[in-house]
Amino acid sequence: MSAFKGTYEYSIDNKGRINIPAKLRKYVSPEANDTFTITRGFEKCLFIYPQDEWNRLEQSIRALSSTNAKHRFFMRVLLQQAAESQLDGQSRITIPKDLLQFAAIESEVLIMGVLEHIEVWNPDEYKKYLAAQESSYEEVAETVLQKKDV
Amino acid sequence: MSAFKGTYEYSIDNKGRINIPAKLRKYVSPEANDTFTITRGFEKCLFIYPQDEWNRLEQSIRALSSTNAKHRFFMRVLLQQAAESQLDGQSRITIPKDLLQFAAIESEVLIMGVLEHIEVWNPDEYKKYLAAQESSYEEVAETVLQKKDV
DNA sequence: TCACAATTCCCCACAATTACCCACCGTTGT
DNA sequence: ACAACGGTGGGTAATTGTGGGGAATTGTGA
Repeated sequence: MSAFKGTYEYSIDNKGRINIPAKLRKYVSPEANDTFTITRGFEKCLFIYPQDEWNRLEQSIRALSSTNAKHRFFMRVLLQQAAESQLDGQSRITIPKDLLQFAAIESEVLIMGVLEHIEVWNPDEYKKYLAAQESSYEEVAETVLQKKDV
Repeated sequence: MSAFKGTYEYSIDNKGRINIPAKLRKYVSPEANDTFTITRGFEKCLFIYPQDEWNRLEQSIRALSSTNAKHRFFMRVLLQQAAESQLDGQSRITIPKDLLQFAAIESEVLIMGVLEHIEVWNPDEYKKYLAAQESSYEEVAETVLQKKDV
């Protein structure tokens, strides 16, 4: 299982390609076949899964009931924004325009490893996210800690 | 097994033909023989199955009880609206007029891959569908993912 | 039975996008 | 100092999406 970590500030070129940092690539399993699936993340960012990790995720989606309307909705939103992309000769992947738009990504990106997936953020959006979280820090901490005790 | 994913905004020409996106075609098994079955989907959209997947579905339909009125109704709606169509030289299939009417499709369509089938929506109808969803993506995801752990 | 109209199918052509390739630095490590 | 690697940019050829023309097929009415 991959275990990505670290933050990297990279640029995205005008063809919508971003480089997967070498340090993250090292942790991609060979089973992934240099293939990644990009999809909408929680918050305003993108998730990138190596193929093997994505397959694992897909398995759990398949297990969902297609007669349950909520499950159907979840499947649709998750899958319909998903795009597969393979590394080019320079270890880059191309991100579809609609996903770039969703995450408000222009020329600079933050790429972070978060265990089994990689996140891509617009640096400004990430700052906003941090700021928003900070203001509710105590509140969240309280909830989390309470939950932890249960 | 096919695993379609992604959303594509395509146009339908005045002959009722839509292109199957290249990225989706990649996942159609060769057993499908470039043949697809189109039928009414859940919600206001069309489902397109590659032939091999359709055959699988037909097997499960055969298993349904023909003495159960609801099952009978389901079989009728599914089968009577079903149309087989083969890709033309440009990788397009022709959709029958009554199905286009059912899904309120005019000139623009959203084509999306949802695991084993492809869905075709009128973009406006899809927006309505999303809006009608009372709970948010994150909310549903939480429920779904919790269930996954069980 | 035949002729005509309408529809369907198969082919060709163009424009836009994408994928693949090569080239250029800056940095790192030896 | 030099070689190797990693990140960035761009050009070209192939693929993809879209539109339309003409032949074959179907259906209808005389």
